[in-house]
Amino acid sequence: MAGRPKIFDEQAVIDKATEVFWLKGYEASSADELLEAMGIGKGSFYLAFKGGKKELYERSLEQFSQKAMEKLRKDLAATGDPLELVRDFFLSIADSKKANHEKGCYMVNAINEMGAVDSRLQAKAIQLLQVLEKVFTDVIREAQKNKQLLTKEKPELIARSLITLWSGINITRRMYPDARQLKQLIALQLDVLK
Amino acid sequence: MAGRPKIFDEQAVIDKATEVFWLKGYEASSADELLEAMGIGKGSFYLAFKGGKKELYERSLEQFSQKAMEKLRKDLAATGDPLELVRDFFLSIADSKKANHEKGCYMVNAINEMGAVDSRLQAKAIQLLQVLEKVFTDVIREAQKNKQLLTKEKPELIARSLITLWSGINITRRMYPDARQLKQLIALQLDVLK
DNA sequence: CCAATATTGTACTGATTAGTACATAATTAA
DNA sequence: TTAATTATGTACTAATCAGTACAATATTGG
Repeated sequence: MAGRPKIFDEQAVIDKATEVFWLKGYEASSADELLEAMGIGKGSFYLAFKGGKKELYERSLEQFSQKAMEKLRKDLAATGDPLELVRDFFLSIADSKKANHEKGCYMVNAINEMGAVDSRLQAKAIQLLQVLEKVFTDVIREAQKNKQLLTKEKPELIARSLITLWSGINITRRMYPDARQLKQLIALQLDVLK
Repeated sequence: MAGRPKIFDEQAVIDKATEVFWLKGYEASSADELLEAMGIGKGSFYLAFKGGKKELYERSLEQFSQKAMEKLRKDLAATGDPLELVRDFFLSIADSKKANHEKGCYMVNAINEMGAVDSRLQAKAIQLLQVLEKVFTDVIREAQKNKQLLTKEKPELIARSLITLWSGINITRRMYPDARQLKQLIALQLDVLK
């Protein structure tokens, strides 16, 4: 293993790029701005990310999803009431800072923007959001077995409606960033978990 | 009234531009591409739209909303069962062509993209989507008076949850463009109208 | 028919875009 | 100590961006 040492950690600079992409979207994030945030020059960047901006965005989506799902699975493993944790997962959005309401969900934003820009990347973002959906499905199925959930709807359908709620809140939280109103709204829609 | 006559109708070219914006989003729609679709040259364009691309987009959002709301209000005035019409309004999304699933809702897309690009335009898009929300509120309030709706929730809150559903479906319809699955999903979530 | 006026098409601008080429620098294995 | 290797920073390119300048054109009122 010879050669000049890298001055940066790939995972760390992808996190930095994610901040920019999340705030401005894919198209509106210029390469210069991304490099500035990542703290590396063009030489290093195009050596590490041969696919340029697209590869960076794709790896950003993957890393973001992976981290988020890892945390969620850990939290689920630690709690005694996974269903309640899912409820809180939604209700706690209401308490986000205004800047975070404005940013919305990174994956949902990607699905929205990529439809027009790059369908392969959209498919990737969809697939990553389906990982979350799958986690919901498992929690719901288990809760039905425990008789904790009385609804007879299929867990897959309920989970899908939670993803719809998640995506919808992503917009309404920008329209009504007030925590109280938002919590009411989410609580009403969590009625599918009964 | 002297001078060389205009070769285009402003409303018509805005409709043409709307098609492009809807398909590709704001940032990804280049001025050249828009002019090509509108069928006019730069001279004409920058004379009629002094604010350039931004003014065009803003007027596009306004015209789109105005037309859509006009049609909806007309339909509501014509039917004997406005509540059922609202239900159908949602359920009929499921039967859209795949290309329309992919495009999503013009106004929701705008709220999503403009947050990162131009907050004034985002505020405009929010305000326009609130027009739809207001229409829902009125229908729901009326239906509660008629005892057609039994829920005791405030009409404002129910309408807001319909907007959340609308926005959410805007994403899930891209994930699952299958009409049957989508209809099931929407039907389940329309449970707030009970 | 001509002056005033409004619209058009084209050529141009300067800024910004993503990405490349390449000489220089820093490391390791031999 | 040197050759091989890998990474870095900078200067450059070619394309595209939104927007402007302006001469040519088509109309109407007088």
